[in-house]
Amino acid sequence: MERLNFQVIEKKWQSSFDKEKLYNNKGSKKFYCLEMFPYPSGKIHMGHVRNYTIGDVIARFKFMNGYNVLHPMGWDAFGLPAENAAKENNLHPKKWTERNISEMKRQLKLMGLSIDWDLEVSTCHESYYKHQQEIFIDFYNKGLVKRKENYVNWDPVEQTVLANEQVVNGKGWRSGAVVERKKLSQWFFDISKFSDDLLKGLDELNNWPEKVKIMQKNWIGKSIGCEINFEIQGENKKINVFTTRPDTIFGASFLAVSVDHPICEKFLKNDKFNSFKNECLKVGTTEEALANAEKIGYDTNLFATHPFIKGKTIPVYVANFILMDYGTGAIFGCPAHDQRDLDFAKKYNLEIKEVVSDNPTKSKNFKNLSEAFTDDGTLINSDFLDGLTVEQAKDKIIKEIEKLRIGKKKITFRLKDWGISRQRYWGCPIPMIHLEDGSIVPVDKSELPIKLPEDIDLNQNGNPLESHKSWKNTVHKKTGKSAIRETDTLDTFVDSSWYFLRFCSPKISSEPFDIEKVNYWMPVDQYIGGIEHAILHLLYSRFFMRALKKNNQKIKDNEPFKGLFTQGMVCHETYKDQNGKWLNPSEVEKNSNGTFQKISDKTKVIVGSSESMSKSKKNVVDPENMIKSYGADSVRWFILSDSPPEKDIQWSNQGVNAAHKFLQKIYNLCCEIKKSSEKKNNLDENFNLKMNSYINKITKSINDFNLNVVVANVYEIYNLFQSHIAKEVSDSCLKINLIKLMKMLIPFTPHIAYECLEMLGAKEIKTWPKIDAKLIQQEKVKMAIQINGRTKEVIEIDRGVGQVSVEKICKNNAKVKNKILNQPINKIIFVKDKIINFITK
RNA sequence: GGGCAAGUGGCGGAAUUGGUAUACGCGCUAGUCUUAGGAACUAGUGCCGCAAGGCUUAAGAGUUCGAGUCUCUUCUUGCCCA
Repeated sequence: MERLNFQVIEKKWQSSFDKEKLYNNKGSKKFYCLEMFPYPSGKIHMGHVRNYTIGDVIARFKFMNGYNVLHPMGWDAFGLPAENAAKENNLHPKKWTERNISEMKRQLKLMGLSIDWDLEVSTCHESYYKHQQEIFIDFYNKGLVKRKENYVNWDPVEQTVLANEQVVNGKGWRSGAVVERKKLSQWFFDISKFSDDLLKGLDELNNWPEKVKIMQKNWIGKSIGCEINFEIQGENKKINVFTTRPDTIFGASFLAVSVDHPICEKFLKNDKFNSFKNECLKVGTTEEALANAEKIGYDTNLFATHPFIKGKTIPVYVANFILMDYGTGAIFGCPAHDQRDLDFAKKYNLEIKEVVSDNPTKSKNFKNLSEAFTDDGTLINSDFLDGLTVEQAKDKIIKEIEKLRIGKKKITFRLKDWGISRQRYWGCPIPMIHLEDGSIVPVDKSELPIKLPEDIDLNQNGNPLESHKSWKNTVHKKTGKSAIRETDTLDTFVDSSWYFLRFCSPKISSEPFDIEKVNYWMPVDQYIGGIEHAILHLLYSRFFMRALKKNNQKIKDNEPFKGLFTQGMVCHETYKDQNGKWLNPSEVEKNSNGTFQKISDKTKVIVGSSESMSKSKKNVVDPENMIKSYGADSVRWFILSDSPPEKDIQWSNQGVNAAHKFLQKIYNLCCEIKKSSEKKNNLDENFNLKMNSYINKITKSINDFNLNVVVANVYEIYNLFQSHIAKEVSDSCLKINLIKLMKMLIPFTPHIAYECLEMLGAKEIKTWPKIDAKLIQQEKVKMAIQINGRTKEVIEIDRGVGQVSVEKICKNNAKVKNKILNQPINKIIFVKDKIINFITK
């Protein structure tokens, strides 16, 4: 037995992968294979390994099938962790990021990926963000950029804006201070302009997981409703209310408006109102926070006239659960049929009138019920709407409202404008300047890139750009007047919204991308990444394509990603010691009795559930260590083998060890068959037939992303070789088929595959093994013989044998003949190549 | 609370989409071997039964010659939205 020296062969073949170009297949069909580029956090993790292994399988497979393949890689290099690391380690974000990139690039190369590193881009390089600033200015000129006031999470101790994920239980993650809402003037992309188009576009995306499309659909949240103007008594004012349930208008018992609603201006001098407003600001900005917060209101003592019930007036409240940026910032409350309204009405002792019922003969007393009735039903107590369904009533009341000219049908979207301002240093500077007269204008394109200054002090609170005087103070090129730079930087989601376009022509400096190249390579044929990006990143990228197209008519695609695949997470068991401290798997060993103990002091270890690998729970294994111990091919093989790629996978050392052992066996098989001597035989045909069938199965499985099934099939092929090796199959037959097997392994375990192909003297290794359709027809099929639907025997027959012949075979079959011949057969069900079923009943 | 998935041996999971349930791997059991290795090889491994045979895809019902797959009810778990 020859020992496989994976360290040697991996090194040997990796240097050739470095030079490998998959896009040298000019003239054939293109295939753009893209995996979500990583954030350079320091080291690669198993999630990357899984993502990039799956992508590499697809890229190599498509290349072998004759496609011209684009398979690039880059770095999502701006972002908050660099600033945090800078504070902790006193290392500049740029240095920290660059160091991480070179480390992670080295690690990725150890995996043997077929990446074309000539195309590498990094979003923190001037050569990248220069073009992003250009795009920003283009969008601005097209009216796709807005500036408006918006609430942010404000940490009063650090005097800084926090991202949503930095708010933990309503407190700043670092300072622990209670986070406040603060209004800031911010930049927005007008993504909501495209709401309907983004929604409609989903229908074309046939190669996207249904799950992701549904999530996007919900996120965009199209709802058909209606605006209604309510007259305010004693004031010459109206409140315009938005509702998705106009059918419940006869149950309206109050109006609720946002604290920012114009009607509130008159209360701004009122202490009681202001303290109420401050109460509202204490609640976070997320929908969840708003939903969980106690519903509170401020009674304005104003009254609105009910538009359909003569003489009825309803009170107007300011309520904390109404937001100015959804709908019109005002609603009418119908407590019986909306949970929030019911909670609110009970608290302030407001009327609760039932207007929709699932049982109109029996009225409900909602004062005693904790849940509002929000299902479909029949309208009651609603004048001309009585007896209608909710859907019918909506139609009718909207028509009525429009007829009376007191409102109109309105379609609204949940999707809000995309806030892109970040009060951060390590991001792409927004290329705008503030003039002394208060106007804000873009910088001249000739001044791009607006570079990030490097001499900054990160140890003070707030945004360092804010306090960098020489950077901040500038002049307006056109007028020569002094101006102040915008100190906000762009959300990093902007960086990742067009990187796939840059990859098509990463070196071009005159423009963000070469339109010819973009129109050749785009859309991305297969995009692969984590489900966590199902909404924002993918939606923003879809928006960008549309916005860019608006700016450049030559762009042909609307959708950036034709195919999407979302892989599952990598999980590992969790371990805690006696004191409840998390332990890394490397600190733990298995006892002879099956329990776990700490290696250092042999104390008992508590084994917890398997969860996705995370630093906080310490249940991570380091890919580089694994590659060092078992080899890149073994790690790749294992991560593809155990679970379907879209599901979570449980990392196990036993599993990767098994993968390693198998590859060793494959290697041995190649050594053995290379050496063996020639002998002639007649079982070759059968062997070829079986192998052909496997090639067919494996090809199909890869196209369907059933990569774990491919692994199982390869094990079966190995077993097939083992069972034939000593038998009467010729060596040349074995060798020809072994070469086919090793070619199929190239996408999965490239190093060992190439090594074995070289050893076997294979000449042509660039193309995927061909499937012989004729051989598939020649395969024998297994047919089940059933009696009353229960399988009694399985026979092997030629494909396409007719019913009469099969019946004859059954009547001669030792196992079933008595059962068939000794009782009356009422019916025979025959399905060609599958089953024959004798019914005796 | 709403929406969407999913539930198959001790474990990860197959099943050509209504036609042999448990492929393949891990683990386990017994044995062989000795370059004692992260071995390798052979046999076995859903449950009951000596066997013939019977039972089995979360639970229950239904459609069907035939259901893991389709329909309904219930339970459980996961994800997203609230």
